[in-house]
Amino acid sequence: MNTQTAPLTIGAVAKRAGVAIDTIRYYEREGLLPEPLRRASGYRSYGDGTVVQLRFIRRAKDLGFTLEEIRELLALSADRQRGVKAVKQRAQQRLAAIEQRIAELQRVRDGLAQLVASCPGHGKPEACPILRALNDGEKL
Amino acid sequence: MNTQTAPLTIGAVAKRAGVAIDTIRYYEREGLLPEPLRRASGYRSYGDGTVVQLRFIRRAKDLGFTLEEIRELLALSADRQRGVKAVKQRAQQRLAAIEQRIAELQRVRDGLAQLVASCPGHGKPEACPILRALNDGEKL
DNA sequence: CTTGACTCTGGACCTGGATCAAAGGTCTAG
DNA sequence: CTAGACCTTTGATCCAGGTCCAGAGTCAAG
Repeated sequence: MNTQTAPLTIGAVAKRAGVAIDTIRYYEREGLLPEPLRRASGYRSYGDGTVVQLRFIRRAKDLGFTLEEIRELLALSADRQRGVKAVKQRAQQRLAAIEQRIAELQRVRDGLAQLVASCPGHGKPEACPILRALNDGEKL
Repeated sequence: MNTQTAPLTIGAVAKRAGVAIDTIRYYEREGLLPEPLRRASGYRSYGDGTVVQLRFIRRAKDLGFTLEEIRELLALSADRQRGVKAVKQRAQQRLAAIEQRIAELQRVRDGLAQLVASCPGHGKPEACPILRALNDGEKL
């Protein structure tokens, strides 16, 4: 196998993972990334597993997990048996939260769409249903 | 008409509008509420129009407008002719943004739902599609 | 060797929308 | 008159998730 890779500097990792250098150091501080090896000079030295880890984090973030939750996912995924169950649970919770958020936004959308549809787009503010709805019948 | 109302203290306004006192002062600083009259003692003195204004703000916030956008809506609604058109436009923009956000969340939801459905909930982390998807084929 | 790009640390700063604290002044019921 | 509730100001703090900076050290190419 040629899984062997040259060590990467933080900048190289950042470029490969598509994140900022500062973000990597921030994740390290926050415990989302383990402390890397250091060169004699103090430079951080990464393998490309770190790039994968960062992509993991980015995907989880895209799925709406907070960094806190991601930290937990990372910890869970290290637990070889019980981890999977807990990970699935977290994913289900996330899913439920997303569905709730969608429903909420749909309510808002429907309300707003109705207002927009009923507004002539001209005339007196008093006659504008958007302003009326916001304002509930009071001059501004 | 009995539109005549006794002046209100900030606390009374807060209670009626269902917001915190600090929030009212914050909105005043941010230009969402005009500077109120003052009593001799320096106490802010409000009419109940302010309560209505605060409800306006709350409704607009519920519709997903930022305070910045609300400040703009308030300014627009004062413009007796051109305001209505602009208000409708803003509402349409908001609506479009909400629809986009919903679509985004639906994509996320679908992806997550698929992962959850395909995860057995036990076994090795390597076999968990959630972790695999996040991690894209690398041990943690 | 020099130059320019890179990295190090520690800490300050940012956005949005508030929320709280401290130290003091005011108002009102009893 | 006094206690206690209410109000004033300025300025700090909070949350997440970073971003930026200064000043110093390091690395690789020419």
